[in-house]
Amino acid sequence: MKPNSPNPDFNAVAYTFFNEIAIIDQLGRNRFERVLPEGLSIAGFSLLNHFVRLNKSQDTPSHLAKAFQVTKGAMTNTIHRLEALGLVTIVSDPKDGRGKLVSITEAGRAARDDAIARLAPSLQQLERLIDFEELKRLVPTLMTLRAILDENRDPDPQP
Amino acid sequence: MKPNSPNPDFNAVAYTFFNEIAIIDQLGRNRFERVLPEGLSIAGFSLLNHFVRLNKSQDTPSHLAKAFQVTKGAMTNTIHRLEALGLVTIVSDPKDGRGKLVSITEAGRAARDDAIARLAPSLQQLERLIDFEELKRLVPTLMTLRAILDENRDPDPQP
DNA sequence: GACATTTAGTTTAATGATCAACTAAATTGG
DNA sequence: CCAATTTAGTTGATCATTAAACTAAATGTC
Repeated sequence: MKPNSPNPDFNAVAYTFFNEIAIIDQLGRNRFERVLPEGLSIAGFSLLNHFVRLNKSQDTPSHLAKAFQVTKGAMTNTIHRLEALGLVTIVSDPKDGRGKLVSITEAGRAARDDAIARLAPSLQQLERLIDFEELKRLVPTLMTLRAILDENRDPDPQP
Repeated sequence: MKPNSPNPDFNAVAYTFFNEIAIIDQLGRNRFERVLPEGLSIAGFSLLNHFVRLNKSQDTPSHLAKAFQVTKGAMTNTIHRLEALGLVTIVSDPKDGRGKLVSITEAGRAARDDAIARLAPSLQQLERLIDFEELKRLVPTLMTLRAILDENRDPDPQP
């Protein structure tokens, strides 16, 4: 009797599931990256998009790092690259000597809009190829799953 | 009138979909990575697992690169790391002066088995948390989607 | 109010990947 | 049969990321 032996069926399905997820992620990333304007990464675009979607004008690097579930180091890199491109500004927080405040610039908004425009043909192609209803049905399940995985990762990433 | 303007609903769903996929991929990877034995990456494990699952004793780097949809450079790196760990051997193909043949070693099989054993507790936790039937239902749809994305990426990656 | 702890951000080294340039060998077609 | 092309693999530059060490500022405690 094997106590706690994992169910081989579950394991096989989980393996296949994560495998498919990994491939879809890679293909999706790739599709997106190749239409993004020169110098703008997915991380950079996501940051710009975050400002626009949430209608925020300012945010701190540490809050952004948490929002994107990325280390502070990664966020430092992302925002400094965007700053070099003139797409965000970084100023010291007058209220907190340790802190910085990141803001999107007009050029940043334009770059974000441009990126979305460039993405359109790729999305239109997908729309033709994919059953929209099926895609829509997938989303809530994925969200549930994501939430479970999110709540149950063992230790925290670089706390 | 905007000709070819993408359906905003589709766009929103697609955006959410790829976002969830990206997060699940990251969480899954993370979960896996942290139990893998020191020095063994997911790429390395996948390679070892490939040999065992398909019951292959030899394979060429270029075939492996295609199988994992990774560039030749990435595969060179992966197999050289595994070789340094003694988990695979690399020999010249006697039939083709350009080619190499990669084989898994006994240590490689052991490392693969060890990795799977280390993964077990994490999988058991998931099994407790996730509705197996729901996960199972997801897989075929994801596979279909993956196939569509796969067939329709524009140019080939580094042909 | 001084000292310890926490928090914000940066920096550095390492990883795993891409892309592009390169070498060498095999194949193809006049 | 030889030149041109294709294929196999390596290398080097760059990127986005993590982890860990570090600095500086704020907060908490006694």
